[in-house]
Amino acid sequence: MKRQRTRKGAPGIIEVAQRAGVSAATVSRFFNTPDIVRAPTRNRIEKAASDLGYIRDRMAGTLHNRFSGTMGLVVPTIDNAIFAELIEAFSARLQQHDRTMLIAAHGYDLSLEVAIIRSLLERRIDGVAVIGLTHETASLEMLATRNVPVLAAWNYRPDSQMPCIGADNFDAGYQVARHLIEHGHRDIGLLFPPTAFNDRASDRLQGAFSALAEAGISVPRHRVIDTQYDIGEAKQIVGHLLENDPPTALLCGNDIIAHGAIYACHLRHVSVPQDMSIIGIGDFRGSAHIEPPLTTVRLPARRIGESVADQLCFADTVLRPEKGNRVLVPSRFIRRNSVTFPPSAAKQQ
Amino acid sequence: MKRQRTRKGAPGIIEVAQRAGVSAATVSRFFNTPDIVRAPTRNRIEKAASDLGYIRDRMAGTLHNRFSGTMGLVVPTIDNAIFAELIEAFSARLQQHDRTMLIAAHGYDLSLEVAIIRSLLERRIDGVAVIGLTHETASLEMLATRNVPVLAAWNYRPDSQMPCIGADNFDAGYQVARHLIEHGHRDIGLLFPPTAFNDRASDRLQGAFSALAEAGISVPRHRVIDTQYDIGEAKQIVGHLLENDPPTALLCGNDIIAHGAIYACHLRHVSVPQDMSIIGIGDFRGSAHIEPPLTTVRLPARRIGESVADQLCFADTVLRPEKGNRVLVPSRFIRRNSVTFPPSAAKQQ
DNA sequence: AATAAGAATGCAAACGTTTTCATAAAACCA
DNA sequence: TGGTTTTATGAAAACGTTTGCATTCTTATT
Repeated sequence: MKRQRTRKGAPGIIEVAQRAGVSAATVSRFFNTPDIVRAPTRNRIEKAASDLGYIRDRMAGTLHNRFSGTMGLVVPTIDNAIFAELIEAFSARLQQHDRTMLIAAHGYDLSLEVAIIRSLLERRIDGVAVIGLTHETASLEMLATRNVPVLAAWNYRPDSQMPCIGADNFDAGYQVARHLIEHGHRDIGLLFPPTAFNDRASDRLQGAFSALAEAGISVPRHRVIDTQYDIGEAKQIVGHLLENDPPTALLCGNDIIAHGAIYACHLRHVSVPQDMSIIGIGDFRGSAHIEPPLTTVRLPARRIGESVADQLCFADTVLRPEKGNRVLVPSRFIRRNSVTFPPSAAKQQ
Repeated sequence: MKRQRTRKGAPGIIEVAQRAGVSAATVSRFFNTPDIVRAPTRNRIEKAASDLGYIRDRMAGTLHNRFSGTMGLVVPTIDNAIFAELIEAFSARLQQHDRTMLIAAHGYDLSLEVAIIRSLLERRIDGVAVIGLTHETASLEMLATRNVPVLAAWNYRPDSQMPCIGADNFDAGYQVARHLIEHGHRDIGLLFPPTAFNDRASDRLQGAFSALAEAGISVPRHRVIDTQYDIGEAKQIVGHLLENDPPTALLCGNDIIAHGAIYACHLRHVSVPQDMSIIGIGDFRGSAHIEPPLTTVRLPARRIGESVADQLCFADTVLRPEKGNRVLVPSRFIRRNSVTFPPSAAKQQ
């Protein structure tokens, strides 16, 4: 029983095998398909492994196998209420499937995204989820060549080029606009993050435009305002707006911007919703509890994250944008207390 | 030039070597230590690799190597303002060092943590960061056996058993309590998350107690209140408090709870800080912009995340809690606008 | 009880790199 | 320019598993 020196002093599969009096092959089988090894052998191996404190090396297995048990997730940013819930759900579900998650952020830089995907590929991920529908072809090609399934999470479009699981952001924008219109608002400010590389925001904005157009409301250019995804910046911009020529309602591209808008109103003592209606999109943590509670549409981040994880784990081949590979997970309009009729129309109420 | 069928149709190192007219060994060297291969050869390899779209398989290398280029990060939860900034910073810094991050959450369940660490070890991480100072010995032993460096992030204690990088949470608690005391508050409510498995929260609470005791203020039992890390719950609890026997100030274990407290005050029209002083700990996103802006102490999540990443990447051996392996990253008291003198003492001001 | 069929196990060859050692090619020095 | 040192490359043996095939042990069938 001479000690078979292994890399770090940690026991390998052969040491476990020796101790259990079986071959390495059997130990391997014990871990991968326990049912095909007989109970007595199984027990001996189990004991040997636990005595030795054996931890298998999945990398070595992966070399031979097709699968590494690791999934990639590429997001614009982690530190951000939008994605945190999705990431958490994705990760938890992966854990249930005995997989791990390799995650990286590109800060809305699509060219960095291809570098990241390359780096993930070097680590042999079994699949990868990305956020949104627009990506560099280079990324997609690398993945396709290696037959690694990709899934676009978060946004849904019926005509998506990629398989996707997400919410209908166009519809979300449409719904919040409708809500404002139904309350008699005609002068509405649209506060959105930059839509250039952000199909989610851009779809929402289109949805809002669409509802507005249907209602015969034309939006003057100065009523659509760019703001970063940042409470402070939104607050400041809305502050300016309140001082010169405020609209009667603010349609915010996401709840963070809406929070900023509410704070700006607090600061200037304009009361929400009596003097200013505010509506968001997303239903982030805090939106239910801020004062006034924010009317918004709940984007089901958790369910999306879980579905994406499930799909990725059970995808044995490349996911293609055919039937069944685009899934819309429904969002829900949440009426709370930040919207009412505009002051001028209050009498009509 | 017969095609050397590789696993997924993707080229391997030998195909690149063939095409460049060199041996696989040279290609390997090209990727790992480019300087030791001559310029002309280098160019041929570079071209061959890019023509073929070669992506190296780091797993195969890791098998031979000691290092995988992947670090683990184990957090209580991802979906949480506390950690998101740290995670993001850690991940970004890792990316700079050409490493990737395997992350998992255990939801404050220490026994799940050991399973997670085991699973990370199966993936051959080069090092791992965990949150906080208290962990199962099983986890620590597994890591020690395999000589995998561990770093406790987020909390600092001069007498920590583990190497740690973090803020002095005791001091943070002490400082916010002092601030309240200096403003003449004697009747202070302490709102804290459960401190049982949370050394950060528990250190803060101890710090607050310590300052209070020094000032000769004894805290009646009913003034220290448990609340989850949740805006909604904090808001509700503070709501009750405001209706029966409110203190003059609320010391909140973290900013999230403080946000809930502020919203509760808004809801009942008690104005902050005139009628109620509120102080937090953390300086999360939004704390600077909420109305009133929250007085708090800034915990340098970003710097902690970065330092942890750096240390882990350059640790060639197990980190031990000796000099240099405990680093305190300073936090900063941020005075904003949510604390003033209590109503009864206003005249003294 | 003998035999066939089936189930469990062992042997050894992969998996795609890195690395040691040996060798060939360049560079250096007089 | 010939010898010597240095530098660049190649051949082949690892790294720790999994798996196809061959073998042995069980179990079922008659």
